[in-house]
Amino acid sequence: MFCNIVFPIPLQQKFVYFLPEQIIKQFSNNEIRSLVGSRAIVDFGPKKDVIGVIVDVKEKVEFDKNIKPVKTIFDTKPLFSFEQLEFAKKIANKYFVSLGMVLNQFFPYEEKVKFTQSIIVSQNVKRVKLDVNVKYLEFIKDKKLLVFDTINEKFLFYTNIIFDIINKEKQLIILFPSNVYLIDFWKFLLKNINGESVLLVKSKVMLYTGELPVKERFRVWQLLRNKQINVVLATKVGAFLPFENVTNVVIDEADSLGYKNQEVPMYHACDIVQERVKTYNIVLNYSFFIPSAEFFYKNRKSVKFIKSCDNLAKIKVVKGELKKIILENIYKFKQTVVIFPYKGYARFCVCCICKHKIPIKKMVSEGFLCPKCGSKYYELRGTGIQKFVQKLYDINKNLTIEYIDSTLNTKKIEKIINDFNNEKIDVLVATPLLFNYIYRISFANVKSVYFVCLDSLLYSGSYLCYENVYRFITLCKVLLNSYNIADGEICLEIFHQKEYNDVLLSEIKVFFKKELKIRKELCFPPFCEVIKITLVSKNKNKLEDIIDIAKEKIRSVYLIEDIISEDKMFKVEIFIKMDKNFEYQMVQIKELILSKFDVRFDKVYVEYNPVL
DNA sequence: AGCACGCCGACT
DNA sequence: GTCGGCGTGCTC
Repeated sequence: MFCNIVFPIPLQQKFVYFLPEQIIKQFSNNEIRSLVGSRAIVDFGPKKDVIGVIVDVKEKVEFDKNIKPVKTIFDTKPLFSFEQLEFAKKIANKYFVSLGMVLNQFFPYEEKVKFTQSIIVSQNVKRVKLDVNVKYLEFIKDKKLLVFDTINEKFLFYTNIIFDIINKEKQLIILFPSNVYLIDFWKFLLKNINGESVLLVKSKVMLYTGELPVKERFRVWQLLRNKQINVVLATKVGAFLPFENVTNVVIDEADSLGYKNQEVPMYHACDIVQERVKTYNIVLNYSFFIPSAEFFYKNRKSVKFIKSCDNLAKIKVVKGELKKIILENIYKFKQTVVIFPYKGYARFCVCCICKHKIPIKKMVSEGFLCPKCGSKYYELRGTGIQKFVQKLYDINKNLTIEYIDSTLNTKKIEKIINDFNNEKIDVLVATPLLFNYIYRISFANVKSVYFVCLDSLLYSGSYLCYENVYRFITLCKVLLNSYNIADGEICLEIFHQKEYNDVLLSEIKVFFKKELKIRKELCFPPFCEVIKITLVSKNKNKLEDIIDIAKEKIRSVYLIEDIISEDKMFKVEIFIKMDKNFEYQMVQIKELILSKFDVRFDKVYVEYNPVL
């Protein structure tokens, strides 16, 4: 008997090994096919004792060189199910990556941690019935996409669903876009249960993130598959968990970038779940404060708006009223939140010799040299958040002002938020990064949220600019609603008012209707799909060859960025707008690229619906 | 990728 | 003389 094995390396090949008598005997009670999906230890090339995954078993093979034996089977029961294996193959094909690498994303099997399959200790936890408010169970009955208007309501929804699942011995996975959100909810959950239930909930609900030690991840993986736990709270890696007993999946803020893998393969966890769920009978729900227009459109027939708070916050368009508002709030001992679009101190640097202007973000960290004239002298121009805060002190020297942007480390940001929550800060100035901490900020004493110079966000040229601004506004509403601020106000500072800007003040449904109409006319997502292929190579000619062939042969290619060089490497980006022959075209492109590419020097990144 | 082998230049 | 750079080939 022989088997094919894949390894967590970029080689897109299977390797044949033979199964010695001893191993066949060991597994003969079961069917020998049950080895598929198990890990095996083999010698591979010059390396000894490498872990790979068995992907198929067969009687005969055509291979004329010496075939090495499988040394040990690492698992008593396959780590990967048939469905997981088949799905991994699809992903490997879609993202031009090796199957072994994809499986390693499913579960980091290559780490030489000795897993024992029988570590499960049956906990003797007293079963108690958890109280469930049926109102929350109604939400998922017929609707798929849920939109909440307060933080509390969303968390209560999760809590009640979890309790119901535990009571009924079903299985649920909730995905969160970041570790931080997951922990925030976990704390909320533990705070809202009493004595007896705590033990039960702690034994039936587990966390699963990429940051956990592999041993702990394996434990959760096993417990879920063996039906010993009911709920897993996970980040994007949760999309690969064993789904065979799962009955429900809920994805929190599904269009968040937190679900996108930054490494190869650049999968989006929601796409993975959406596809895998089809194999089983799993109810999938999305929960949002504000979905993207794209997500809303794709689920438009099944949306439920959950109104738990009368919308009391006023929204108005203003021009240069920040000083006045801050002063008014100070006299009332109220706090002000200011959203400012630019991070850092300045926005550009200008060359002193030739006056060439370069955005700060494009500057190389040390040793500035003007790309036009080579001068090393420059001045800073434009107002970043730091400079803006300095100017705010002109209003009143005794104000306590702090700012938050991505130049600060997380510890500092946490401290500022803490001080703000304890009302030690009068004015909090922040870039939209602030919304990453949405569950941590207390708006209990906030009167106004002021968006400075929205023009810069509204007229930036991206097709998403109105949507982004609208979403920020809605998140502010959620925060004000969550702390029940009756007289809260949201101020939008717009200097060049355009007629279309009225959409920002409209209801969610109206906003989506108007936005989608424009998207359809101009053919932007969700009315088309964009694929970005990034090629990196040491050899510029190779890239030029591929571009020439791609331009000539592949119809759907609509944009090829110029070749740029970075650190002796050359990079080119190819954009494809998806059409009906999508699959066929991708096969064509894959063959073209992989036939010319060498895994040692060249890299391919395939991204679906990239952030433009 | 990760490793071995092999071919050249710069060194005690 | 040899130590070590990296270009090339291979992995069942």
